[in-house]
Amino acid sequence: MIVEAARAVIVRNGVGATGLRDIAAEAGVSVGTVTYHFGSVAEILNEVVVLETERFYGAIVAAVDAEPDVLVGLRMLVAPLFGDTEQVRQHWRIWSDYWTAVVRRPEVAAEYAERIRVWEACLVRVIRRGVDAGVFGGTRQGSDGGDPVDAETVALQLAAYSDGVATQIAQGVPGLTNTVALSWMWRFLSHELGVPAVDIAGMGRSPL
Amino acid sequence: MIVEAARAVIVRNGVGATGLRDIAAEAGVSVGTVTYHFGSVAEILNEVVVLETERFYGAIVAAVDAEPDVLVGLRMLVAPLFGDTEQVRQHWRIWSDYWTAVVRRPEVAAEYAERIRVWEACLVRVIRRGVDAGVFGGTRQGSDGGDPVDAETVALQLAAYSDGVATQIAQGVPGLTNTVALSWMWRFLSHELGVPAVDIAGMGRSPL
Amino acid sequence: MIVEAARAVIVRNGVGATGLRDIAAEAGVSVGTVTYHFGSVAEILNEVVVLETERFYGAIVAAVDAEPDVLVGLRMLVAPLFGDTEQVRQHWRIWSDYWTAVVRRPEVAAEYAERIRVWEACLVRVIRRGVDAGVFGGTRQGSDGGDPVDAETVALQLAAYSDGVATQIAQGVPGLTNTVALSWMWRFLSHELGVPAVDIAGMGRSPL
Amino acid sequence: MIVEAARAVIVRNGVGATGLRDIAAEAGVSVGTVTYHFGSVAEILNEVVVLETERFYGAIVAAVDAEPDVLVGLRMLVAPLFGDTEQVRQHWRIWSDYWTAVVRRPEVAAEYAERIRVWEACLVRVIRRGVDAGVFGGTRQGSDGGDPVDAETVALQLAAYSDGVATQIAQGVPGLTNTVALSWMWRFLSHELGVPAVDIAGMGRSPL
DNA sequence: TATGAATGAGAGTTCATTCAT
DNA sequence: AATGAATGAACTCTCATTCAT
Repeated sequence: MIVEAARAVIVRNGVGATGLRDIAAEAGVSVGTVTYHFGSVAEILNEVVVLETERFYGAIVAAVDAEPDVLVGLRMLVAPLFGDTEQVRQHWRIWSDYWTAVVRRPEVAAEYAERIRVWEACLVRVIRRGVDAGVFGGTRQGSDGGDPVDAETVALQLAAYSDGVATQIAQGVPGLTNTVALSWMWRFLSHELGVPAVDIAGMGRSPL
Repeated sequence: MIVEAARAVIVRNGVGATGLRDIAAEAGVSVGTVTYHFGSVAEILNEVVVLETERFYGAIVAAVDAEPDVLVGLRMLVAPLFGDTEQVRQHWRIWSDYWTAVVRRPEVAAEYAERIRVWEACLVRVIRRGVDAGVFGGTRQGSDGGDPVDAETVALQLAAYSDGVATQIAQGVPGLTNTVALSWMWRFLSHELGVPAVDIAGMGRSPL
Repeated sequence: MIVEAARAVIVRNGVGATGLRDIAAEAGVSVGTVTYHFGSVAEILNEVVVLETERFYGAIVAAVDAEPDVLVGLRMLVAPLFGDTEQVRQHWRIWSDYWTAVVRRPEVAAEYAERIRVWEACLVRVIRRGVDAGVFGGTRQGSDGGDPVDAETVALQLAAYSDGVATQIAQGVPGLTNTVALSWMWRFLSHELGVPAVDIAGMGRSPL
Repeated sequence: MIVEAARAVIVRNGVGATGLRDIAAEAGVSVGTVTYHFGSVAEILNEVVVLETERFYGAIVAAVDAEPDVLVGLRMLVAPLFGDTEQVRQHWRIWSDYWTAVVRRPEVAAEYAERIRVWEACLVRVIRRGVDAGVFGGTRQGSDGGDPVDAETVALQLAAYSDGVATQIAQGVPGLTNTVALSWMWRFLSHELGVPAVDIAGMGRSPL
């Protein structure tokens, strides 16, 4: 598939350095074939992002929505962001590159923002379920303790936080590993959702 | 100044779409003049980032280091990140663009990372001063409350968080204003530094 | 053919003044077409030299190697160097230009030296055959007469001599025609190979 | 002196790669100063060649013309061409580069040809003196032995031969040292002037 | 006399796109 | 459906030359 080839090139060289010829060479077809099927190089990049989003988040989101335990669901949703695999690294690479490339064209950005906010939407749902079930928000701390948990706000905050941390990791900040990053996420959520961090991270779960 | 012109073009079109001819046209000089003074387009972009860093953070950092009250200092350091001015918006635009453009070339990234981590270094200093003075960390909360405050960790976290939030703002997420973003920062810091958010934000300061 | 066009431009303007756009114009194609097929201007120049070498020396060398009479073979090999044709003049022009252009980059020079020493290698072979057959070296004259003929040395000497003479001709030295140059070559060889010049030049051959 | 600087740059980089800026930098002056004094880059190159010619051949020619012994004079004239010094290598470099650069513009070539044929003219004179004195031509050998020595012809031949051999040396032909080249020159002259090579080379001279 | 900033033409090269096959 | 040759505009960079200071 041409899109697969394009994804490989993007991961290797970055969006800015991905040309038609590289994609064609990677896919083992001619440049004419690529433009025949896609018409424009921007279109290919879009397809790559769509595919990447579906593949990276698709199964996760479905599983989380099917998971009755919101704590487990939360874990399933956040942990993959900082999994220590090549796939994760590639994902962040594509993502960050794509956004800076597309952010100047708001109409494109908006279109793909929706598709990509799948993860965030799922996070909203799982938090909301937790709040409704009384799991989240009960022991809420902080100076404004007692405020109700706003699922959308927390989701957006975590999206921003994880995005920023991933950027730092990509830059190779010393000592900042995926494991550390994940612990930061758990800590952040424990503050915002009023749940002990050990519970969220799953380390202090009951044998049940 | 050519660097000024380059900055304007970057803000308008993005780093990736900033060419020699655009800069020359913006500066009102010929293409040859630009290369006469800079020799390479990459060099200009670097100069822009250096200048931007100095201008945006220079005065702030000096003032913060001279401020005896760490809470005031913290406020002075964080608040400008989400000021509601065109200058702030431009700054984030340049910053995010530059990093994704340079992240593939680690040798360049490393060089400029240092210059740009000025803000973060200042944050480390002010937090450390607060910890030494017993202002930060005393009433530390959270599930692992009681842990000592690690200034470098908190600074890196806040840098990542603010970076991510700024990116979201730049994308025009509805309801996410600079004011909201700033309140998020105060909230984050209150959790990590064990200080009431109202104190940090300065709203509960003087009896007046 | 683009190489043909490049050859024409080189002959007209010299290697140093041969640009992509000149070649494209001469070939009647666009600039992009030229780089599409060759990727680099240096590559085209190399191709020109290779083609020129093959065309100029290819048939001659094959015929000489197939010629049983070494005197005839020698004649066939040397005479074309100073034929009174436009083709010969063009050949020397390309040759001398190319060498001064390439002599600063030894890695390129070495590669093409091999391809271009075809003529010299053939000369070595024909002299060696003549020595083995007792035709050359027998009546060797000169102050150190009696020394065995070293084919490689003589070939190199003649290559140098002919090269230098061709350069002089190209500069339009008065009275120095191709015919005169050729007689100089025969004279040189007669000294070095110990054969009467008239025999080598073929003037005294058949009783006819 | 600017011309000296230009000479150094030419020796280092070649005529084709010698620019105004390189010359200015080498001379330690500004580009404006260079063009102020010379007006054109071609003019500088010409000056370099003129200077080089005077310096390289000037003293030699004067000494040869003052030398009563034609054999000694001949030696003094030819030997420096293949002296094993950096100066000699630099000379050939400048010379060959310059000619290929200028050969397309006959009016320039002609002008400088005269200045540079100084050496050849001196060779003509010394040969003529030797012929008149009966030193050269007496034991003339070769198939056309007995022909009178034509000084101009022999001088032109030697100029061509030495030029070609120097080119080969510059290309780094294995085994072809300056010493070998010089022995070739002596051998060539011995054939053409009818003098034993050992006499010319000065190796078998009488204790006188 | 000396400077160096400014210029603009031209260099090689890259590239997405078009189109006849 | 697939190809790949052809295109021309765009890129960065080099450079000799001009000229006000």
